[in-house]
Amino acid sequence: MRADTKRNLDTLLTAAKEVFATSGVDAPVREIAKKAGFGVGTLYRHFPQRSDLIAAVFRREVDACADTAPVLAAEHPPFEALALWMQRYAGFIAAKRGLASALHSGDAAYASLPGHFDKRLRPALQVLLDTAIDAGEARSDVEPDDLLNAIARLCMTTNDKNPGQGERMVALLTDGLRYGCASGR
Amino acid sequence: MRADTKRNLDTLLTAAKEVFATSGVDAPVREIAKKAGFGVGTLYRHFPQRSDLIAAVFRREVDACADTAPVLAAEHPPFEALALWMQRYAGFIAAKRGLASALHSGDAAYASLPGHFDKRLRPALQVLLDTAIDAGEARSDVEPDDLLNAIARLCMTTNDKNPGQGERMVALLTDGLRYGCASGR
DNA sequence: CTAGATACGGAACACTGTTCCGTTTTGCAA
DNA sequence: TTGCAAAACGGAACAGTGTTCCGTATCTAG
Repeated sequence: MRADTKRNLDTLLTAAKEVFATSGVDAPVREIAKKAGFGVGTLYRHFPQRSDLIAAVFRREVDACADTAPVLAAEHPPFEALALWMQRYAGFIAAKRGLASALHSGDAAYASLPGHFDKRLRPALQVLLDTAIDAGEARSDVEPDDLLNAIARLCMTTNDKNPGQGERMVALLTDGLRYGCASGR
Repeated sequence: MRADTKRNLDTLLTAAKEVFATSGVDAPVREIAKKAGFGVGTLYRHFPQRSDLIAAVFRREVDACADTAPVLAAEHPPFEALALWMQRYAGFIAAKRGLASALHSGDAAYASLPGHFDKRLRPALQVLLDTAIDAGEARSDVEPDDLLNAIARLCMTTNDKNPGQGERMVALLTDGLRYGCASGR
């Protein structure tokens, strides 16, 4: 791979990340290309579809989120670590306005993302969940995948009128998680 | 209002409902106009914005859903009626692929829909919820608005790979609703 | 330094939502 | 019944998307 290619690709990803944060994932391709200082042709050379660019930006962020799980697990009791990570994940989704929405849009280009979720986020949550279950602090009939999807959907829109609604609903979901378990209430 | 106007408006709404059910709310305006047998100009005469048409179709369905609440309340115990209606509402949202997603998109044209929700769905849920709370079967610190939004978000995408996920997550939310209440476990 | 492969730019294309206005239809009044 | 404004219709035209294409510019191996 040519040296300038890698550099330009990185420039594109950084610009895209900023534009997505500012204008949401629906921002025009031309705006991203302009921000990066390239023509749209260059952008499409690296990312054949607009959604490929979105997916690439998303991947980076996913890794960062997954990496916080072991940290939380080391510093908190089982259920608390689980609850904290769920809120951390919720915040991550909420910050990327529209990214989760795009992910669940059914667009074929996002087909590889669930795989990345499986690879990074699901194991991260799985450990926290299993630990809490073993400690008798969480019920055992809930799948990590379901939880990840549920949280993403609860937080994928912003709803400025109801600040904190996402957090409240995730907290409610969390309480459902310990309903009827050994040490639950 | 001219006789043909009302008739044509009804034709448009019916066609739109069918197209939305078939192709989702992202279906091109031209497709809807064609299905109804009109030009796009006619469609835009009745609905200045594409989103106005979506909103109009949505309204009809909302009313039907709200009307089931009293029926359920009459035929079931408090918490069961509440849980059943939540699933009924979840099914309604899931059936209208993309409608809820559009609703939460922040588009200014949907500004009136929350009002209609307040007017029809929130009171419907409020009664069921209050009845369950009075019976000591549900906690009292949850707002109907939050619940409606949460359920909509949990069910607004289809996710064919995980059938029944929406129902499971709504059920989990429902369990959270009775966590820590008087008669709750 | 040069040649050939690689990457870039941006005009052009296809397909959106939306606007506009000449033409057609309707309902009321004479 | 007939005339005629007012209202509604059709669809071409406009603006803004994502995407493609290819002539030009750049890089790097030898």
